[in-house]
Amino acid sequence: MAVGAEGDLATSHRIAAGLKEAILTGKYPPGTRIRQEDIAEQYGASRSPVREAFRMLDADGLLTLIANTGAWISQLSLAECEEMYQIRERVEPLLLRSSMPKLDAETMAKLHALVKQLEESEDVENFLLHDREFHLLTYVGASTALLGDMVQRLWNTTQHYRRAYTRLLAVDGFKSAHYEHHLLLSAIERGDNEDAERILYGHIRRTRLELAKHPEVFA
Amino acid sequence: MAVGAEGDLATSHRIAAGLKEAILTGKYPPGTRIRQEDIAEQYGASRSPVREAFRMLDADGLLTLIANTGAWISQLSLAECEEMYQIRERVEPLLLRSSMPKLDAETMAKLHALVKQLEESEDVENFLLHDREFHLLTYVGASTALLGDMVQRLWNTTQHYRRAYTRLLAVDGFKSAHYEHHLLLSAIERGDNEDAERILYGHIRRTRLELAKHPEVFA
DNA sequence: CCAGCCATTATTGGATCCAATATGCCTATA
DNA sequence: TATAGGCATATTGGATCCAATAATGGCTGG
Repeated sequence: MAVGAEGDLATSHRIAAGLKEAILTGKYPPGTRIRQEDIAEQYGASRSPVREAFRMLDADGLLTLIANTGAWISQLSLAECEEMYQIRERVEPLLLRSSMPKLDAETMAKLHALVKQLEESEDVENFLLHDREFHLLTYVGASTALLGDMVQRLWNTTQHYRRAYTRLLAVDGFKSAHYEHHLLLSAIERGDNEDAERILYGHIRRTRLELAKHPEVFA
Repeated sequence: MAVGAEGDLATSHRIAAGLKEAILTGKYPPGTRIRQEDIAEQYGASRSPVREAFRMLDADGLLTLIANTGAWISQLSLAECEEMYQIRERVEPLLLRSSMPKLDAETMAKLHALVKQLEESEDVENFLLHDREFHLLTYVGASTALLGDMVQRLWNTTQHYRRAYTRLLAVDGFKSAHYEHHLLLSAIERGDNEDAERILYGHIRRTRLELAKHPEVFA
């Protein structure tokens, strides 16, 4: 009731979505404590739906809840972040393989446009946004919803560190990524499963190794 | 307060643990609807902690929540179950690799004992229990908690179908599994990463293909 | 001056009550 | 007779209140 804005009908979901957005855009850095009452007040609701929302975000790995103590924005160590990337290396090629055959012409056009936008993007926030959009778009053909959700969670939990790392790199530090995107898109277009999988694996792996060179990104 | 039994101090966690146990042991088959009030009464609590518990189990993939409607024991289609297995094929070898070097003598002894127990086990429930124990024990060396949790979730969500499928097989249908367990253990003992990974991959993959031959297991 | 203990306070967890939504049945009508 | 609409009921979602727990700061004694 009195939802006001968009009209999603569930307070707890609305709060969860809002917080998720705030976390992913970097409004709350990892390690930040979040109090139930603050959020409740902020969304004009009581603490009940806030607690539900906290649990949802906990499930997504974005919040870390400690019983009787509080909620913090999840924080990854370098080792944990590398772990997430290693999982991505193994799992995303699988997702790509099931998605590739079902990507239609319209999607392919959009993917090409995104690669171009990526090359032209000057600021970090744009790069992050479009990079994410590009990769997730290569997965839309997949009918494997569970795997898709898992991959999205992996992206979400590592988002903050990807941003911090990207900030460190100069814009011309993205060259390898651009090349890899081109190669990936080409392999997809040719329908070459094996090649696409290998390129994607290498893309994620290279990023992991680069990231590991910047431990200062982590707490 | 008045926790009575073991004395974990948090009603919601206690309820979640209890429900989880009940689901994994097959007390509630997939598709069963669960009402908040029933559970609340059953645990002598109010609906608030039950709702929290539901969210936790939702996060584990054991419950499926639909807003304003209710909670059901999660159900997988054959395709979704195969999806989970394919993820396992790719992810568990990774976990094994990080665990292998850190398995001590005591653990190895226990693993040997479990393989033996598995070969001797006559009833399905015992087989399931020890098979799970065996594989998860090969992972205890891993310091990668996030990956470990993920794998455990994968086991949990497919538990019911593993049980149903295992029931169909005669006890002598486990031969391949036994052989694979022996081979896996041997590779671990030799410290042969590559071999261990490949055997484990094949073990999971074979099970997936076997499972796919029994679509009657699914709703 | 520092360490340890105790009380106070801020914050989360749980219970109860009320509101909103969905489901099923029943009736009226084409 | 079949179908659409609306009403009654069961169930979930949210708000408010109270209890329990953990962190904080001050106090006291060594």
